[in-house]
Amino acid sequence: MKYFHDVQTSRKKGLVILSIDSIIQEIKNYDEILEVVFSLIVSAYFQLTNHCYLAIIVEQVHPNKWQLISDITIFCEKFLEHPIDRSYFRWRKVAEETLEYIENLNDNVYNFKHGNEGLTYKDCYLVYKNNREKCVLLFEKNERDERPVPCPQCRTLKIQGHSYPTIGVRSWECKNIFCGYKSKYNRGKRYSLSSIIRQQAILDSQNFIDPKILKNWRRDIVEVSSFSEIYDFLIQCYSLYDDTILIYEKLCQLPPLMFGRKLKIQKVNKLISSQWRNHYHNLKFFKRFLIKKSMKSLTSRENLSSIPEITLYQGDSFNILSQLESNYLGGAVTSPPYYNARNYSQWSNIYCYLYDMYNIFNQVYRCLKEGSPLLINIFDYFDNEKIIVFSDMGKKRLILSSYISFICRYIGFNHLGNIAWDKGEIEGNRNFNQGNYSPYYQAPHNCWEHILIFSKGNPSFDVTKIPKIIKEKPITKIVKGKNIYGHTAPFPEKVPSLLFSLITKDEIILDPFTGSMTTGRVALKYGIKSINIELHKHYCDLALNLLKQQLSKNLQGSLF
DNA sequence: CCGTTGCAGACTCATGCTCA
DNA sequence: TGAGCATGAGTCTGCAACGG
Repeated sequence: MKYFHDVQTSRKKGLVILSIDSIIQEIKNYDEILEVVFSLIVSAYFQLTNHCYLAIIVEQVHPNKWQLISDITIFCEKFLEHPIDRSYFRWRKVAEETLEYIENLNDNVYNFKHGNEGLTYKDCYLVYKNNREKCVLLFEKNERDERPVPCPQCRTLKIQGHSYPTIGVRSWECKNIFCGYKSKYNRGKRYSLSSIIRQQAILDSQNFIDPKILKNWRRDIVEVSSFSEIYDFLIQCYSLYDDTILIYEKLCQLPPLMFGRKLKIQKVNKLISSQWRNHYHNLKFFKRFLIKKSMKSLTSRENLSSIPEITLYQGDSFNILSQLESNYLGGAVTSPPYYNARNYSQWSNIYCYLYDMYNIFNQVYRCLKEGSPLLINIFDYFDNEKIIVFSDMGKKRLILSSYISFICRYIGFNHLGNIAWDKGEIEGNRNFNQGNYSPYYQAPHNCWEHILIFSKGNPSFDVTKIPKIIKEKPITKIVKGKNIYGHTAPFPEKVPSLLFSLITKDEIILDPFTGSMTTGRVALKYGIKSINIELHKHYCDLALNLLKQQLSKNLQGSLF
C-alpha cells in the first residue's frame, strides 16, 4: 500500500488533540480566548493528515463552556470561505432559493459564490467523573485532494475521476480493461483513498481496538474512572498504528508512546493575533441569514383555549409574536422544529431555517422581561444543509445547537449553559461499526439532546439551581406501527418543569413552537399562565384534546 | 418460562442509474 | 463517458413475538 500510494499515505499527523483548559487557564477575556483557540485550530488543520481527526477537549472556561463550544464548532465547520470551482457546488441554485425566501436579502449575489469548508463535525461526547463534566468535540478533516490514487485492484493509474461519496472525498474509477474487477455494467472498480486506508486497517491486527473500550464508549455520554481514558479512547479509535499524534496541552503527563503511536506534545506559545477572530465574525456565511424580517400584515389571532390560564394561538410564530407587548413575559421554553427533520418542518436550505429562527427568537427576546430565562431543546440532527450540494453526499451531523446559540447571543441573550437530556439506551445498545474493531469505524450512539439556557440580560434567577444532566426516556410514540400520541416529536414534562423551578408563580410564560402543548399543560399543573403558539391546525386540535383529557383526569382525581 | 427468530432503525458503502 | 445522484444491501443488537 505504502509503495503504491506513497504521497497520499504519508501520515504527517494522524490525530490532533487539543486540550483547551490548560491552555487558556489564565486568559480571562473571551475574545482573547477565541483568538488563541482559533489560531490553534487553524494550525492543527494544516498539520493534520487528510481524512484524519481533530479532537477538542473542553471543561470549564470563562465565561461559559457552551458558548465557546458553539463558536469553536461553527468556526471549525466554516472557517475556509472561498469560491469552490466544483460543478457539484450549485451556488446559483442556493442563491436563488435563499433570495426567494429571504426578501430583505439584497446582498450582492456574488457572495453565494463563496462556499464554506473546513472540518466536519462528527460528535460531542460528554465525559463524566463524579460530578465533573468534560466535552470532547470530534471533527474530521476532508480536504479535496484531486491527486490520482492508483486502483487498489490492479495498481494502475489508468483511472478516471468519479464522484464524491462525501464532500471533500474524491472517488475514482479504474479504466484498465485488464483489471480483474468489472461491474455488471462493465465499469471499473470505484474507490477512494479514505476507504482504502480504512479497509487496510481492518486487516491489521495492530489496529485492533480493545472491545472493552468500545463497550464503555458506545454512547456519547460516558462515565469514566479517570479522565485519561479519553486519550486511550481517542488514540485507539481515531488514529492508526505507527501514527504521530499531536497534542496541545500545557501539563501533559502522557508517555511518548501509546498503543504504538508516537505522541508529540506541543508547547503553546501565546499567539496574539486577532486575525482569525475577525475572520470568524466577518464570515459571509452569517450575513446570509442574520437579516431582520419585516412584518407583512396584521393577522387575526384568536385564542383557541377556553381556559383562562392557557392562551393558544394558531398561526405563524413570527407574526403572532410581533403583535405581542414588549417586556412582559417571565420566561420561555420551547423545542423548535429541527431543520428538515419532519414533513411539517421543511426549508429549502439552512439559511432559510436560521433566518426564521433568528427572527422568531428576536421577537421572543423583545417580549421577555429583563433577566428572564429562555430554555431551548434542540438536537444536532443528521441531514443535508443544502448549501453546497443537495444529494446524500452532503448529509452530515448538523450543528443546530451551535447555530441557535450563536443566533441567540447575536440577538442579545446571555448563553448561560446547557443541560444534557440523556435519552438513555434508545434503539438498543447499537454501536454501528460494521462488525469491525478497527479505527474510523466506531460511531457512537447519539443519545443526548441539548437544552440550552439563556437569559435576557443578567439573569434574575439562580443559575446554579440548574442541573447539568437530566435522565428522561423519550415519550413512547409508536405502538404497533401506529403513532398513538399524534405528534412525532413530543418532549417530556421535565423540560418545561425546569423552567418553572426558576420563576415565580405569577409570571406568564411562552412557547412559540408548542406542538402538542406540553408546555402549556405542564404550566397549568404548576398554576402558571402560558401563551402557546402553533402553526398547524392539526396540532392545535391535538393540544386541545390532550388538555381536555388532562382536565377530566384532574376532576376524577379530586373526587378521591 | 425460556430459547429462537425476525424485525426495527440508523448508518455506510458499493454500485446502479441518469443527465448533459 | 464524465460526473453527480439515488438506492438497496448489509451491518449491528435489543426486544417483541412466537412456539415448544
